[in-house]
Amino acid sequence: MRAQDVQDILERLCNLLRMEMRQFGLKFGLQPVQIEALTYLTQCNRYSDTPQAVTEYLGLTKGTVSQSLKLLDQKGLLRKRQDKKDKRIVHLAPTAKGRKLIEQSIPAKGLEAALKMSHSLKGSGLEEGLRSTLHAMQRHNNRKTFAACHTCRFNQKLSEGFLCGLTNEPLSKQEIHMICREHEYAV
Amino acid sequence: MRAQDVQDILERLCNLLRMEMRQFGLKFGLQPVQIEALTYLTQCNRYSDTPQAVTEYLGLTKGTVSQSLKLLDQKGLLRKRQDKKDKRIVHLAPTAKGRKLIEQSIPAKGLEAALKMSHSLKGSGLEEGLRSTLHAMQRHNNRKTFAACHTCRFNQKLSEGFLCGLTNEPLSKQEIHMICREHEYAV
DNA sequence: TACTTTGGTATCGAATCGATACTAAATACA
DNA sequence: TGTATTTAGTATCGATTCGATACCAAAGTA
Repeated sequence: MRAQDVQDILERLCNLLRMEMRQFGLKFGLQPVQIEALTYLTQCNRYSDTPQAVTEYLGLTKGTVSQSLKLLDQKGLLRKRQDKKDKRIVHLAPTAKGRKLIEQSIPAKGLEAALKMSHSLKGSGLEEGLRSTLHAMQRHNNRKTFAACHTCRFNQKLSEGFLCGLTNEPLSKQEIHMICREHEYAV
Repeated sequence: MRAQDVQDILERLCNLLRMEMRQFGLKFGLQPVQIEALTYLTQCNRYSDTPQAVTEYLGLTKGTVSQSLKLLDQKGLLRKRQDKKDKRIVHLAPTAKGRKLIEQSIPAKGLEAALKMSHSLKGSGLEEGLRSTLHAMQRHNNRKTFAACHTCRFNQKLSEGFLCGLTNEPLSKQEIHMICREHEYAV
């Protein structure tokens, strides 16, 4: 297998996803980056719902992201809430309207249909191959992993529920499937 | 395999590729979209090196693309040439400087390294899985395929070289590996 | 108490991008 | 043949993205 071939397909697929996202966003007056931010906010846990986390996730500067979030706020797609303990921190939560919009997102539907149409998927190793590629690229570029707690080295199984070894806080069964900005794979 | 999982990984991978591309482009004062256009122009065949083709490839509007191409021209990364027969058409060719820049592109290097680090790649079906996913998505969204002639239903093997059944023109061994805007898979 | 760090916002200039209007060449058609 | 339509591309405008910089407030540190 030539790396170049995989790369070409991957880049084409990324372009296609972005096209669909752009087309979908147009109907609501949203830019691709705004949809990405809102999508992230529907998937992240309570440690990771801040402007700073979105900034790291998107790989942009905080000023840029601040602007986009302001727009999403003005459109009533998310609401801001100050942190109780640290008053510098802002928590972002998608509104019902925001969640509904992301659920309808066409890229999701398009890809889902595409995956269903591919016959040879079960046991094809596509998911595993993609995952290890992503993992390797994140290591290679020293990027945060932004994955769910259930694959994190800090996550501990308790008799009742789970515990994050970093924050020493209990995690529910739902929470361990959400994206965390502090996520680290085991070495 | 859940489609949602694959989608999340794919979107994360796309974000990562875009981040690296942005970071790389910054050093040369280039935007991600400009790098993508220039990359395409190093890979496409002689039917597909026009502003219109780039527009279709990127999924943007022709006005937008026209601007970006103008900038790449001003930076000396490509040159424009009027078509001999149809005087409306402009052909775009990357300059030596443009080609060199794309060869250095970090996304490529980063991904290549990532793929090499993944051990379980040979026979993992990653490439095949990605290809069928891309193919299915293109069909689902009625997008052009933008693939190389050697996988095209119009391409015919001759005793000496190849023939494009659409244009009825001969194709060289090199040409059938370049991206064509008229490409169609067999039904 | 002063200094530094951190999280976030505001503002500016360059660029993207869609929409629209426009030119020029090729094509259709009557 | 002559007029209308289509096609390829450019130009311009306004909204938005984005990086850079400056700034503010809260938290941490010495």
